[in-house]
Amino acid sequence: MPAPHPPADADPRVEALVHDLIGRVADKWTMLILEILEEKGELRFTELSRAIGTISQKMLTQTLRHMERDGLVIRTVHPVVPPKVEYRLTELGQSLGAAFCGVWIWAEQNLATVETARETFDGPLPSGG
Amino acid sequence: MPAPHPPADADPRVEALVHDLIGRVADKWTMLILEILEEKGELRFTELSRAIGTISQKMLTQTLRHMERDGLVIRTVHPVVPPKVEYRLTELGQSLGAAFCGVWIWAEQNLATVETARETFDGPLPSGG
DNA sequence: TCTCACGCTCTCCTTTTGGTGAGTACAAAT
DNA sequence: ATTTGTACTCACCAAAAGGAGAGCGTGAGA
Repeated sequence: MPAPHPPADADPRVEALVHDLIGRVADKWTMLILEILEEKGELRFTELSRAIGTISQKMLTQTLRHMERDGLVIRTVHPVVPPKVEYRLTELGQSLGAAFCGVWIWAEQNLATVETARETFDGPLPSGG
Repeated sequence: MPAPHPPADADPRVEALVHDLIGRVADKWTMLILEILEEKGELRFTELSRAIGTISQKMLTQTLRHMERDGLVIRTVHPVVPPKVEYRLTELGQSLGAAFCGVWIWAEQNLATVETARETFDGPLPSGG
């Protein structure tokens, strides 16, 4: 069983790798895709694109490739014309989604707190000369 | 108690704000600083810099300001010469650290899996040609 | 007097990120 | 023959991220 926060008792090498991995998966588009595929199950390229709404083809392709490389999604190519490609999460992808769940919940619960903090921080600027 | 994955039952507006907030806090340096302050308690600027090891002054200052604005850290300035400034987590910062804990654990536990997946993905490239 | 330490801030530079728009291959529909 | 739809790929460009190094203010110590 792991400690409350793992990096405290890990090797520095492992820590570095973990940081690297975190840096890769804690990406805006990755998290979005993770969430959507978790919800919808299996989607085609354009369906995914529409579900996200604002992503460019380039970023979608790129992020999906990275996720595939990291073993988070499975890409199924149906050899038909016009092309049909479907994406779904692997178990690893699902487990990452579950791990991020706590962060989603935190964000939802503390949205107002953060906004208040920002107003407090930004507000008292014009303390006129 | 919230649902397994919150965004499914949230307003689209809230969802957008959550995405925005996630995009801000799911930052490499933010996560690092969060973790270190959680471990060490209260640190000075240069102590923090040394603890992270690779961060530039610019990024450290910038990230700390963002975190302060978002109510994640408290910045205490001691009016002495040379200057002394200490940083520590707020309760909100600690709760975010706790939320990210699941992601750290995931990264630690699945490091090898991801590396294997990458090798499998990268390996079979030179298939003739 | 000169240097050092600290916590910045500023400028300059390179790298990375991300968007736009075009092109591709091919079969079915028009 | 032309258009349509799909899932890309590529070239080009703008913006942002991020690093290196200089400067600042000032009191203690050499």
